[in-house]
Amino acid sequence: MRQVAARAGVSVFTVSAVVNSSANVLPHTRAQVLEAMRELDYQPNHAARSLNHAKAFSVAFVSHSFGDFADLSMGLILSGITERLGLDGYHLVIQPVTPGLEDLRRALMTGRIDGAILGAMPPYPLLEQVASLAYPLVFFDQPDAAQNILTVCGPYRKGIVAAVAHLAQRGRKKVAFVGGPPETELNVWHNLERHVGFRVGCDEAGLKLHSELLVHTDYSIENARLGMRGLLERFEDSPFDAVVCASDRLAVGTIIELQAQGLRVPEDVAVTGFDDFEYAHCTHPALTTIHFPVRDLGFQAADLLLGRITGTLERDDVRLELPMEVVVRSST
Amino acid sequence: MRQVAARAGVSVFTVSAVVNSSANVLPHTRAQVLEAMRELDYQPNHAARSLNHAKAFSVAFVSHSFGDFADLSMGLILSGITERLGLDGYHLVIQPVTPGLEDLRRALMTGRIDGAILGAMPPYPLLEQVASLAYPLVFFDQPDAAQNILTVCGPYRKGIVAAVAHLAQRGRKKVAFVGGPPETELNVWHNLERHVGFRVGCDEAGLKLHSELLVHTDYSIENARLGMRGLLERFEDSPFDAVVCASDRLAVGTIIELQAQGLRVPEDVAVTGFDDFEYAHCTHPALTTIHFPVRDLGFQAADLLLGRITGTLERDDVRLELPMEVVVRSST
DNA sequence: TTGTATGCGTTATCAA
DNA sequence: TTGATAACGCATACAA
Repeated sequence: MRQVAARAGVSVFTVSAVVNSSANVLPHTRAQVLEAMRELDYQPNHAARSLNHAKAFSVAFVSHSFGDFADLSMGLILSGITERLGLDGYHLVIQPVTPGLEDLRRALMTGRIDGAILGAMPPYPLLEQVASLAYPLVFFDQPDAAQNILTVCGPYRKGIVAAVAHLAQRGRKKVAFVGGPPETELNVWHNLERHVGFRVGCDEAGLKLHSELLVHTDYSIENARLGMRGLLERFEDSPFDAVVCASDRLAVGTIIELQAQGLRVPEDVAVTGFDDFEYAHCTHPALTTIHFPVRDLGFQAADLLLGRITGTLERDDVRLELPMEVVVRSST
Repeated sequence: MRQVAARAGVSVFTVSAVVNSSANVLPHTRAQVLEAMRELDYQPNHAARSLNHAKAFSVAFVSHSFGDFADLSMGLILSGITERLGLDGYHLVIQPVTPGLEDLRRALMTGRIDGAILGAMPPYPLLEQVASLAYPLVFFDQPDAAQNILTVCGPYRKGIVAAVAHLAQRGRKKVAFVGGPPETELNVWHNLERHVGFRVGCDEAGLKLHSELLVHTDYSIENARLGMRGLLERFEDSPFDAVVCASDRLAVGTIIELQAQGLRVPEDVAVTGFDDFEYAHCTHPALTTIHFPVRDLGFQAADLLLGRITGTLERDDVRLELPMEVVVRSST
């Protein structure tokens, strides 16, 4: 900066003013400075800027297992986040979950990041602990993590409800549900919502809920298949004519097993998924599923976070739920 | 830091020495300082540190399309990178590709990052331009991007060769290849290597190479399916007894179409994939494919980069190729 | 409108 | 072994 100042025949102050496009600089001087900057290929030092502003201009994305997250189109989420952050010159740093979230804590306290977006996480009491740090935070799918929280949620309940409604509309009468683990095992919001969604959906559609038609899995394809196999064994004459799955992967496992047992999809049994993942139109039959704008999930989360960081956002308890739509393909 | 110094009754220098665990501090003084640090919950400021060292202690991961990259288990790669970086206290920042790589350039020049790992990229002349910046860089799968380069490569050629060998060993005689676009369309190293791998593989296995059995796709499931359909139409009596696919996704499309046309896998036609992606054991039949340690890809890349940044690494032209193995399942 | 001087929180140099 | 002090590069209050 000094070099630029010298070359342009001005003081460092003027250079700083130009860099920050401050108003009160004569066009002539500004031009000179810009010229000098170009000649020297000058770029302001970030650390110094950061030190002065007491801000890092970057935020973290924290996720427990990136492997797991890949399902939810992690690429899209990151893409959405970075797009929004880029608008304000912020960077995104990837923060793995460490025991006690120590790394996140330190990054926050050393001023290395200004805030964080928390993805798939081990729930309590970690979250409360972090939330109590009173740093700008945005959560994914965890509206109940703490008080006064910013959170961006997927439309899990609505989506499952819509799936059931869709099946009812097509004349299906007995609908099974292949969902995640029971809430005692996986007490996370999105899992609960999916289960509730099925109950509410049946209720609203005037369908009777058969508790013996509920299958619990660990969200893996293999266990969906196994679960469906068990269900078919228990009811050899296939007492259900439709299956709502809590995710596309579960739907894949379900369809595979149904077909392996000689049942036709959708003629004998209709199947719906959830997520609209990449392979949804490559299954056979192509999967009817619930779509929602995953990229937006990231974008909105980043938007909220920046709002908190810059103070633009007044409220401190925003809960954003994404819209969804039923994508009808051939499995229903 | 001043507060800590005051509280411990020492100077800031001493505090700094303790923080950096410098040797020459009396155990007694050190204890006092540590005590004060704990009491005040002190964490050294990163920006100041950074400013002084003229280092950011973070590196970027640049990828053209995170959507695409998700295929290669981007989660695993990021996980591998962050694990290695964490060992040295470095952070990973996500850098999207902007026109001319301006953002990366700026991040580097402002000292916001110390180096970068470049993933799926638009090739030339961008890469040369960036490489000419003479910043610490590591490339994925681009050993020819520039001179004196650090690069971590997947075992594409070896893997395809091994797939062909495996098929030959099982007695298959006429092998088709479902690969990526012709090199005129997608002139990137990994694509070329896969094609070369097939040629070399046939050669080494003593198999005759039928150029009319080469299918070009865009690596999408749908086009693999279409390509296979075209192939089957041209040769109705199915003159081939095996198909080597350049990726698992291509294998999925291939299998779907083969089965749709009434052919049995592997009885009539054996199929191999490449990547060993998550769904590989969920296809039916389960996919025989090429596995390689994706997480390592990230870890090694980060390791090389840190070597360059810290000066530990003497050589400046390392090319690391990952090992691979054939995972035999039911499709061959 | 522009220049001067000081501070941001650390580390490094030199004395003590 | 420790302390005082000057950088690091930028931004701002104040003076000119």
